Amino acid sequence: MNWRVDAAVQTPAHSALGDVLSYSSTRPLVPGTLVRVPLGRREVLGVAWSVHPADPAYEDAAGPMALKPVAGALDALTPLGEPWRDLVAFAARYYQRSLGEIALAALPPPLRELSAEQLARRLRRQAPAGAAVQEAPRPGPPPSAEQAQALARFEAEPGPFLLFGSTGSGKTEVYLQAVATLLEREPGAQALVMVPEINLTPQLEARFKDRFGAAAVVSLHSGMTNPQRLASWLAAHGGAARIVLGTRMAVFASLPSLRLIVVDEEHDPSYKQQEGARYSARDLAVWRGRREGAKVILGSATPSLESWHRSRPAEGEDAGGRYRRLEMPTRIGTAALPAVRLVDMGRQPPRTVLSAPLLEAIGQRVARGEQSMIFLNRRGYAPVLACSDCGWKSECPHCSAYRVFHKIDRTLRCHHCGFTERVPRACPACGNPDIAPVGRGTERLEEHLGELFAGVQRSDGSAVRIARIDADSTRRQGALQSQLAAVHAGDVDVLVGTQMIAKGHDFRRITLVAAANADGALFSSDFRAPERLFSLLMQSAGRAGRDAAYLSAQGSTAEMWIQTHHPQHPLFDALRRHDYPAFAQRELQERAAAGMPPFAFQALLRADARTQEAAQAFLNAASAAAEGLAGAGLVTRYPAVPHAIQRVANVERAQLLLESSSRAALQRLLAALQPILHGLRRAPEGKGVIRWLVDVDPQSI
DNA sequence: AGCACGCCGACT
DNA sequence: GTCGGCGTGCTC
Repeated sequence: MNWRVDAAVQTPAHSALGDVLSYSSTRPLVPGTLVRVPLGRREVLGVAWSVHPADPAYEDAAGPMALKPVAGALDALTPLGEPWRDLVAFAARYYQRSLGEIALAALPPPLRELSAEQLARRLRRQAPAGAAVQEAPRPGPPPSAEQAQALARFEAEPGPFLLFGSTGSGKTEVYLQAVATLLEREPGAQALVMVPEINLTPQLEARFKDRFGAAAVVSLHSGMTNPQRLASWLAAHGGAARIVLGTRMAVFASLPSLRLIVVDEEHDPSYKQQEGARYSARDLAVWRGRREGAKVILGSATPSLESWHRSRPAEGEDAGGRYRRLEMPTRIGTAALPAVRLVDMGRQPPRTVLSAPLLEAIGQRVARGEQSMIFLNRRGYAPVLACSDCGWKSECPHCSAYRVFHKIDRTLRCHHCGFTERVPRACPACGNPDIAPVGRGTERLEEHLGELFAGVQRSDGSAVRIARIDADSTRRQGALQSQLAAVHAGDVDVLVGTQMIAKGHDFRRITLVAAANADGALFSSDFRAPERLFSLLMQSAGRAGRDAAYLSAQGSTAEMWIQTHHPQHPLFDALRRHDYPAFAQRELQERAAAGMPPFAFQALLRADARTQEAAQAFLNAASAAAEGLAGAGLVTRYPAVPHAIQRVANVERAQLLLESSSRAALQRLLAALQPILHGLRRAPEGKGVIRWLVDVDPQSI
């Protein structure tokens, strides 16, 4: 008897190939088995998705109708379970990608090359599940009243939960104890803990390993080497790893006994993948939790407005949200959150970079041996170089953006396409030698601070030490770790950096945090900009004064300084009171009035083409063709517009927004649109179109 | 996406 | 005469 194996392989997103390709097999493979199959002239890894008795009509068929046989099965590995396949299938459907693309991206890369024999050998070396001696978790500190209450509700209710806890309220301890309770109660149960960025995994990993033992914990993120990823993945899939820590990719880890998912800093935009399959790991975590009967905790001090809205308590007619809100408002071991000080830059002398009162406050801290931190979300020396005579500006020849001046190596660099040139000596347009930087980035701020503090001495008579941490200063492997260590060791008095330093790092001696220019996001065309600004500022404020004992010993107070031209803006008013609920309520009212998420669902259709006209024509043709399709009546289709950065690397980009109050209708329309987009590609409207893509629940538009 | 085939320009 | 440019097309 012969069998037909329908396998998911990494079919390209734009090929019109079906989700699965059919192969023949002489034995009935179990769905979820990894297989090697011929594809064109190559042999690729696939996942057996479904297996059927072969159609007798084709059983002996030779020639073009004959299916190619499966080249081999990686039998040594337990087949991927149905819950995992359901997750992959859901993600593929929801985010409009092929099954194989999601499935293969979720597997560790080395699996693609390993033969059945190599894998079998590999697995024999790997410790089988339960072989490692199960260490009892070390007891944690006694929970605070708030933590105890959150944990009690977590145990008693089904979730999903939104753990709304201010910075320093001990959210991580809640995760640790929830995991501890689970592992003790259910032998073999597994927990998945996600963080937004690779930078944050080492600290968390240390805490979990300290509590649960090194053997129980594995990490999964893109910073790992391929062999490491394979080892972690196998440990998770085999059940030897009780706890998997990772970034967004970890949401697809194979965890046969998954019972708990934690999404820390759930509001963080990094949970949304920005290329390839544009999935939200946070949203998939919630879906996966429901599918697999695992409890889900989303944690944040400044939740996404989506999660905040979904966790609203019942009120009057409104039955409330589906999520349960657990609140932990108190910062542990600290008298108060940092005092927020707003500096009205309109009242400062023109062209002031750092206002006098802020400098004064930093100076005082330097004198006391405390540390300060200044944020500026712009790396490089200056965002633009300009000629005062003819108006020339350092535009990128390939993109609709300015090239940034990097003084350190005297280059003009495009942050979008990477195009780099040495800084010209004179204006390339008119020859005027007087070309000057406009605006400032972290490099220039660092230099400026150096000048301002040149005459100032620390209490021991030495010079003030200023350091900068951003993507440029940390390019080298391990550079970030060593720079952070220098801050921890007290070798830095004033730290300048981008938002890279706002997240997670627990600096004991920082008592002042400042945002040099907070205004950019206040009047942005992106409706999510205020939300991101608020969370960034709250998170930054959380860096100051995390050690109450240190503060009181110093006789100091923690402060967050914000320089703005709009001190009256309600966002700052809420920030000053550390009042996220007030901020969220106001934002949600605006979103509701404007019919924006979370009160509507969105998808972007994007096209890249040789010309802007071609990109827009393609999108508008697709939109016109959508008329009358399933779901179209409930979906608003906006006209195609240029992308915020219209041209990158000589490719013109356009996008078209689809919006609906019905997620189902939007999904139906997107599904129906798929074949139309494939067809249009070949039609005259598709001429000049390089690629197109669908972004469901886009994070910025 | 790979990886072919295919039809035109400057090299051993 | 061929090595190779990347345009077009196919993969169960």
